[in-house]
Amino acid sequence: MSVTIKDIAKVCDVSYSTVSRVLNGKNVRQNAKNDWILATAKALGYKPHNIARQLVTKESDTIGMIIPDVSNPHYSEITKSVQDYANWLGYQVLISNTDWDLVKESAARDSLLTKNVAGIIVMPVCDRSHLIFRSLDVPLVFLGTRTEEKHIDYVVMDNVQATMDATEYLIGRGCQTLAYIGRKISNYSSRDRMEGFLRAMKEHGLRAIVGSADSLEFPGGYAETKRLLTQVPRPDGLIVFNDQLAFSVMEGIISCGYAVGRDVLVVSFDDLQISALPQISLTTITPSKEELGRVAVDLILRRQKEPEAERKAVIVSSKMVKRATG
Amino acid sequence: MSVTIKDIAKVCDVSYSTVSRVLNGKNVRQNAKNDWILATAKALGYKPHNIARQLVTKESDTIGMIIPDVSNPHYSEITKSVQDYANWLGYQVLISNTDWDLVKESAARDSLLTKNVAGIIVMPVCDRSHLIFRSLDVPLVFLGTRTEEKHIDYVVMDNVQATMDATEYLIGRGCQTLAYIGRKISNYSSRDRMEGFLRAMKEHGLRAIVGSADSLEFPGGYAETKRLLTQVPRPDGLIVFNDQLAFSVMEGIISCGYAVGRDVLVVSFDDLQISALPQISLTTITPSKEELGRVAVDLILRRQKEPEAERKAVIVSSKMVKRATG
DNA sequence: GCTGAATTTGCAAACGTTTGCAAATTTGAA
DNA sequence: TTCAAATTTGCAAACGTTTGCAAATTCAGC
Repeated sequence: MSVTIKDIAKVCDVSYSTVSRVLNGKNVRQNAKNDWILATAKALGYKPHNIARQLVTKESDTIGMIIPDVSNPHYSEITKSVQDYANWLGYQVLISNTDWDLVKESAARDSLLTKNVAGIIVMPVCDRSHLIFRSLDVPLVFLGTRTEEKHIDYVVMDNVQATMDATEYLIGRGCQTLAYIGRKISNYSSRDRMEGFLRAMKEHGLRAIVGSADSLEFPGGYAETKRLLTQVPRPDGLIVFNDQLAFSVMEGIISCGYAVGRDVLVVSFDDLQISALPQISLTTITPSKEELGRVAVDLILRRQKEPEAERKAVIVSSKMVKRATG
Repeated sequence: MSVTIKDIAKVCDVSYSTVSRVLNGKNVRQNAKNDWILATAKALGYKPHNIARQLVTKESDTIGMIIPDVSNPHYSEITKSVQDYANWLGYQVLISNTDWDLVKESAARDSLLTKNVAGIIVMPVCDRSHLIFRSLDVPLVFLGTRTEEKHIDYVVMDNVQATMDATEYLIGRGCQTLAYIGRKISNYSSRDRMEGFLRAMKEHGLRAIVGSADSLEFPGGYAETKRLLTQVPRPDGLIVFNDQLAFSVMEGIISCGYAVGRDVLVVSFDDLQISALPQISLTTITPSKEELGRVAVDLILRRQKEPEAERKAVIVSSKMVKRATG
């Protein structure tokens, strides 16, 4: 059996409430008895029983996180930054994968709730995900997607503005014909990016081309890219929904006999670690992932403190990392 | 306040022990009262309070996992497979990152222990990690690294055999001069792979070249590869410790003016998802990650049932995925 | 050494469950 | 309808903590 507070109490011949208080540093003065208790606690190898502790304090030191898929670099990188910051604050992060499935997303929610987490950070499956998190009284943050739901805080980058900037950038680089490649299944981010693209194009009086990929996974944007590149005039610059999709887009460009970064410029979003590899070398736009994670955790903690606080939406700035593709 | 078993008891006018039993299906016969209790539980929106439950049953439905870095695809992919299987069995997985730091690794251990996890799956930082997990009485599994510690189960691939096979393969493809590129910081896996390589070369009476990279991260194997390729005779086949390292090795090959997959063949280990991208297209060796994860979880559960069971070491088979580089 | 204030202490209840025990109820067969 | 066996029920204790309260102790200043 593991050693409890009572064991220490017995050894030191005090009540166990005293041990509890000393261990929690609630006695402000230093006295010999304190030291003795602390010493025997260490000697006996006492480890606080968090479960019992939580039962009475109702405090939780774990934050739930719901993401589509940890094995996808985009999510694992953000997960890492959430974990780093949360751990630094003394919190653990419990991760659930949804595999892009709404049913699993709500199962994840339930499972997290019975763990009585301090709050849940969600990277939602789709535009309807918010329905799953209605009328929950646990602190909730959407990360990377905005939401109309007024009890859910969120943190996102300014997709519209960033894409306008990216469009300007490509125009500045001499592109004449630009296309945006999104994903078929609509989501806020893709729509916002498209909107930014369209807006910038309109301001420049240019005709905007828009395409969409069936899926983000590998052959995803290949066919659509080939289709776009055989049009006249053919696009000489592409803004792609995200890095992952850009991988297959680039493949499409190559298979049409064009050189990425020379005949066709490519800019996308996320700045995955692998996008920096020379073999890929994507020009890509991303907010600071550290900031994203930090803000998300802070929002949880804030709402934990003041559950009735006004809903907070944080827009973090993004920056473009210029590499070979654009 | 959230609804408890007592609330249900009050509504149904039974003792709360009865509610508890009905909810846990301990009453074998179906009667109207059962259904009524179940119904009101649902109506009231009762969610079992896992914390309280665990306090008395001492059962835990969470498995701890300690890995160097979730944002690294190798770890995130294995993490995913552990999670998938664990969730399927009704377990949650609590992940801690060590950032390749022994101190953080032992902090992760402590933090997981106070959460009273059912067991801990460890992908160790280095060869000395086992010291951190000595004399723990929680089920422990090393994943991807063997260990001498006799109370720690482990699951690994057969590194020696797989690398022998890979070496044979490259010889069969006509390579005359082969080199193995490992990492400076020694670990079991790298040593075993090197040993397999050396053994196979010896069997063929060929001279074996061995190099080592400072780090796995990007420029990691670049310099060493250039060094090796300027030797005479220059290697025309490379076996690289892992995919991540292979990325920079390939860069080195290209910068020497050789074509990967034609002038110099490359085989590595892990089969990261991105290694399948056409831009990378690595020939690579890996065990089934699903199997790895499944076995690790099963080992935890087994030892949880019989803590005194004999130590079990599982060797899973691996297969080579042939792509453009070799 | 005395006094009042400040601090520490022990007691007991609480957190939301599960569970052994003995009593009560239901069941099925005669 | 009756009886024994099978099942369900309620009670109370337990799990390892924290915490409000009142009593006891320590402290500082005189």
